[in-house]
Amino acid sequence: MEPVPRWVLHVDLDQFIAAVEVLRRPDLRGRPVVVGGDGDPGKRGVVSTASYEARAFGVHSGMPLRTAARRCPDAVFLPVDREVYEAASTTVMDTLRTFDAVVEVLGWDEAFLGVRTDDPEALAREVQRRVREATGLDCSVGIGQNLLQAKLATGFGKPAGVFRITHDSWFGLLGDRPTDVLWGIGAKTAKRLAGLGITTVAELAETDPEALAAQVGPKTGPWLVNLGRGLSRARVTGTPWVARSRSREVTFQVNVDDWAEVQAQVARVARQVAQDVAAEQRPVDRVTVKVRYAPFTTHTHGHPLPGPTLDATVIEDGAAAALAMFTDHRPVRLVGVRAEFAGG
DNA sequence: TCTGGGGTCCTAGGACCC
DNA sequence: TCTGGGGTCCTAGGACCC
Repeated sequence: MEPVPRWVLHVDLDQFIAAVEVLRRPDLRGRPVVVGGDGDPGKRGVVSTASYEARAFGVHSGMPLRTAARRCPDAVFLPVDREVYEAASTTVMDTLRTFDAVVEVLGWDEAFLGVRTDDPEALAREVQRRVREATGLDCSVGIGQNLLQAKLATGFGKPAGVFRITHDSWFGLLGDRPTDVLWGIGAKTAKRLAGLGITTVAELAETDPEALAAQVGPKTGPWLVNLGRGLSRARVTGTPWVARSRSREVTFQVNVDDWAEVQAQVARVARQVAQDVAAEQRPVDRVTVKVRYAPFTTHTHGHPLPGPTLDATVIEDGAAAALAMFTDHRPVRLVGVRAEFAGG
């Protein structure tokens, strides 16, 4: 008897954050909605999610709020409300776990499902139905023979659709597209590849992995070529994610040029991180401080702790020691503190 | 486009050791 | 004085993702 085929489904909520806001404020349905920062488009901050109506004005996630306000002055600007999104996300993920599938969560609004079925489209439709029933939210579902294919398929299915990509259809769908459509290739890598004469997915696929390794590193080279070929991990893993580090950072509304104030802010952020770490009861053994100078150059310095600890004073002192390695006391735009869990 | 916040992984270079 | 060849660890930076 033929075994039932294995498929990867990629479930991606449509305009997740904006959709959650519309759920609790139905009067916003059909209007341009922009969620980001503290909801004040005059302040420093970026767009977390824009509704499709706002996207029609050229607003997209990652864009500065001020720019979004210029492009779409009539948009409704809302502050980020993490707890509400986390609760909605939990309901979605719990719904996905009602299926006979391995579920791998990827952030608030995405998950992979590893399934065995003869009809993945029917299963995808059932996923959409149950998610909508449980939450009122729409999702798109990509189907593939591995995680990469499924992830890229979702883009073809949006909004609220289902799409399948396989080894057989990969090049027909994506061969002529620029390399940065691939999951893991951004603007910088695309430009670097273009400098090597590689501009399309098909060209990347035809590149010799060893030759590319010599250019971009021993792991990255072969990995990039595999991306071009539509190859990636095919098994979804249900093993819960274990974080390697915990961090907090803050961008000042006005640059800080008084270094005593910078020290005070780093101490404050370090205490927040210490609180987070204490809540998890996982000791840390290294602290790294990030400083972003005006206008935007960023540097980090790390400091090993004497031993694994949960002690807020030790973490705060470690952050102070790391900050002391910054000898350039120019005006500061952002400070951040990261603690690395021991045994990572 | 005046560029958040929370993460991960990879690379290169220097230190250090035999 | 004109200086090898690894291996491993640590650190900072870069790139990417949601």
